[in-house]
Formats: sequence, structure tokens, C-alpha cells
Amino acid sequence: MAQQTQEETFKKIVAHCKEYGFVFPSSEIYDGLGAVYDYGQNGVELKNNIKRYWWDSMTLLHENIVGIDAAIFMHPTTWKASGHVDAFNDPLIDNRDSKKRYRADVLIEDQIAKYDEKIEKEIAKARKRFGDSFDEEMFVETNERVKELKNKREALHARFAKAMNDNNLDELKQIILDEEIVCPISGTRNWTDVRQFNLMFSTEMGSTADGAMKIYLRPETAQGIFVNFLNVQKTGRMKIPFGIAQIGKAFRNEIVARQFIFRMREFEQMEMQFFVRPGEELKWFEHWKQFRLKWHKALGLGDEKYRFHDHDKLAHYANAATDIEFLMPFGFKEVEGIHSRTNFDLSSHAKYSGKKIEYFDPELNQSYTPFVIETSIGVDRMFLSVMCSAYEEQALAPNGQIDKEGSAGNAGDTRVVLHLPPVLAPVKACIMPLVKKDGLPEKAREIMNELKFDFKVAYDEKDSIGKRYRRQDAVGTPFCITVDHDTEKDGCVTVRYRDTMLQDRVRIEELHEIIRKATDPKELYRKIVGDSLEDSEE
RNA sequence: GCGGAAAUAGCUCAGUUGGUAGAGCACGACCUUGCCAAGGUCGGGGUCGCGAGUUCGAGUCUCGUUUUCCGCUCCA
Repeated sequence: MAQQTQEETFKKIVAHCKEYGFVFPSSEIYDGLGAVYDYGQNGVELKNNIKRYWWDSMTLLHENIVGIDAAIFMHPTTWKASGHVDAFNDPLIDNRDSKKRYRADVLIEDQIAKYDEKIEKEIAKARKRFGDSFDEEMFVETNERVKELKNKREALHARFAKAMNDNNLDELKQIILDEEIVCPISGTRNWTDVRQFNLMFSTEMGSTADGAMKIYLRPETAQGIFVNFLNVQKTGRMKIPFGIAQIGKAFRNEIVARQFIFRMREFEQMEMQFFVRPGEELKWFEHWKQFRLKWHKALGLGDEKYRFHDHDKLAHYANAATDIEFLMPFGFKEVEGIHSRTNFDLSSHAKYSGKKIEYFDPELNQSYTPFVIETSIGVDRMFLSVMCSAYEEQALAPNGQIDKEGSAGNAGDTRVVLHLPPVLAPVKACIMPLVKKDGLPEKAREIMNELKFDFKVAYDEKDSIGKRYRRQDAVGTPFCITVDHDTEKDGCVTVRYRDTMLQDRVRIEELHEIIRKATDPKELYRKIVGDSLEDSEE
């Protein structure tokens, strides 16, 4: 369609998701619940197909990857060990004049950096003054101004570290006041109190009367894998390198959750933690980066829509990290993260639990704490990327065919079509009688009843044939199969293709293979492992 | 959480200075047509997001509230 902004396109996709039963706002009859969504009759099929594509590509294609399904509730100490209790607590402060919100710790860290800048400036000034004879070490030790700045910096740093360690919010505010830190926007010091925002949801387990335990809804699925490392390794007789895969819900109490299902408070992750020898983690990091990208590209949404985004600033557990980003209507956005998590998690769980979590490597004849490469993809983000790339408002020429020139936009009609990869399409085929009489509906149902054992198929006899084609286009059904008056005589039906709108006359017996060939994930798996996993192992 | 905008049928919207809630599409039944969305007849569906207030009377005016979108802010 002619010119419309990306923003308008995105709104249309959101509306389309609701109108055609893909995604509904949660509890909509009660005005909805912020940033929580339900998947509808078509959405759940698409989502399940995405999950199956991922799960099988992990657990079927790799003999050394097995799955688990850990509970959402976990022992509270899990989140101390993982660092979430500390790291997911952000102390936030608002400036009343500019109405801007900041992280209190970041404001103070910036202030510390300002002292460093001032010291650098003094040094630079002196260097200019003294020229070649300048002795920086001597200068720093003797200059009164620099000494004063250094002392202030150290005092602030110590005070700040203590406040953070004690989780003392009042003290953080006092530091901001004492240091006379101003809002970069308004330039004022009209601050609110510092408040803690915990990004983890909590609830209580056990009777509330006596000593109920505060437990969290997991903010990531990964920890369920780490705490089960020994269970799986021992009972499955797994040998390093090996992986554990999991699909499950996670919960984050986002301060601001927006952009439809891109950032939700309840979301689903597909994660695989791959355990390797210490020192080999970066090699495997590279391996999984390439494998994961190949997995995405095999769907055919367009190679140019993906890119890696390497992290400059690494999380506390990582020594390498990258995102696979996908081009959404609102820009390149993270769909999957690949992290080299070192041995942080397993070591930390060993420390907090007091259990030895190690692996005896028979080849090296020694024990060690394995290093971990994580691949973590958001199911909902993947869903959104598929919907966004599939959605098209297509101009049709007056003859009803696709307007390749794009010139007949005014004269012709339009259709909304979802170019979903057939593997992921919620409905694989719709069987329809050309007319609702002369025994055609019966014949159509007969064909459907044979296909339904292997494929998700639909039946439609309402309205004109063209209208029915459009309805299927809108939900991304790759094949429409039409029974007409000749079918009984020649045993053939018309297959109409979603993307080209072209038709073929085929024998009824061929239908199964036509649909299978297009929708069987096996065809994609072959593409992914075509150039073999072993290549990158040595 | 702050600021701005919006909310009327499943969808897209109209609704005049405050005076009995409308259209198209969609949906259901029947008839008609039959390979790319538009035929006919009949029918179902809305306490106008929610709650107060002003008024004889509120979809319309005022306040509050919820949700969504946009911009800040945050993001393992």
C-alpha cells in the first residue's frame, strides 16, 4: 500500500492480531490488565508451532541436548545466588520539576565520574604548563587541588558503596542532596525520596498465620536449569559438552511495559544452557551465535532483517554477550540473547547451597565447574517478529491478480495477507466446496476428514469463494483446496496458493504430500544442520 | 511513575448550541450467484470504558478513575 508510517503499520498489525484471534488484551472485559496479553485461537497455534520448531531443533537435532520443565516457584535462595535479589532492585528517584526519573545509583556514579574528570583536567592543565618535564605521578601526589579532589572522590565512593550495600535509600538521597547533584534537564535539586522498585513478583507460600515464606515468580527460566544441573547430568549420564533446554513462563514487574507483546510482565522464554569446559566457552559462544542465526534465517522472513548486537557493557555473570536483533516496525529489537555466562551461576549455587556442583571430566581426568553458554529467546518477541514480517497489505490488479507493477493501486483492490512460514501457520489448509449444494460440501468434508489426522485444517462454505480465500489470507493459511463439480468425475481439486494466488489442479491423493512438503519442519532442520555441527567443534 | 492524546455495536467511525443511540462492514437464517471480498429479504447485537457531580434532562459539560497509544524514564 502507498505511504504509511511504520507506526501506522504497527498499529494495524496489533489490530489485526486482535481481529483475527491471534492476541487479545488480558481480562479485556474488565478493562484489561497492563502489559498482559492472551493468545487466541490462531495465536496459540502459531505460538505452539514456534515452540515446537525451537524445541525440536534443540532436542531432536542434538543428541547431547535434553529438555526439562522446571517449576515457576523456586526456593528463595535461588535468587540470592543468581544475583537477582540485588540486581533487580533499582533505587529510583524523581525530579519534581522536570518530571524525569533517574536511577539514584547512576546519578551518584556520574558524580563520582565528574571528580575523575576534574582530576584529569588538572593534570592536563599542569602538563601544558610544565611541558616535557612534567611528572604526572609526582604532580598527583603533591598538588593540593588534586589531593582534595581525590579525597572527596574516595569519601563519596566509600559512602556510596556502603549505602548500596546496606540498601539504605535515605542515605542515597542524602548523598544526592549533600553532593548538590542537579537534574540534567531542569537543573534543580527538587528531588523526591528514593524508592525501591523490585522487578521480581513475589507471593507467599505456606500458611500466612505462621512464618509464610516469601517466594518469587521466576524472572528468568535459566535458574531452573542450573539448580538441576547435577540431576540431569547424573541421571542422563550426560558428558560435557552438553545442553539443557527449557520452555517456560517468566515474570518481570516492568516499570514501563509497552509495545504490545514486545515487553510483557508475563512472558515466555525458550532457553538452552550449554555446559562446556573452562577455556572453551568463547569457541562455543561463537558456535551458538552462528547456529542460532541460521535457525532464524531458515524461516525465510528475510536475512536482511537480522543483525547481531554485541554488548559493550556486560552483565555481572557474563564474559561475552550478543543479541540477535530483528527489524520490527519500531526498529531493530532484541529477539534472542546469547551469553557466555562463565561459571558464575553454578559456582554461586554451589556456594549458597553448600553442595559441590562440579563435573568430573574423564578425558582430562579432573573435576571442574563447567562454563555455560546460554541461548535465550523470547517466544512472544519471536511471535511478534513473525507477525510483523508476515503482514502485508497487497495491491491487486483489476483482474484480481497480484499487482506486481504497483501501478494499479487505485483501480484495483487490496487484500491483507499474512505470509507466515507454512511451518508456523496456524491452519495449514482450508477445504471449501465451490458451492453449498450438489454434494460438494460432503465431498469437501470427506477430504478434510482424511487430512485432519496429520494437519490442522479448516472447512468453510460460507460466502463467495473469493471472500473465503481472503479470510484464509488474513490468517496466513498457505493452501486453499476447492471442490467443484468436476471433482467427483476426475478426482481432482483446485489448490490455490496464498502468496501467489495462483491455482493448480491436482489429484486428491496428492494433497497430503503437497501440504506435508511445505509444512514439515524436517525440511528446515535439514537446512540448519546441513553444514554439520562438527565443523565448528574442532 | 510523569506529561500529552484517545475510549460510542465484533471492526471502522458519525452523533449539531445538552433533548428517545446511528451507518457501513462483520455476524445469524433463508433465497440467489459461483474461482479471488460488494445480490435480495429478515434478524441478533450498545446501560456510549467505569464512578461521581452539574442539570428537568448528559454520549455531549465538570471532576475522579481504568485502559490504550505517543513522548520521557527503565530494561540481564
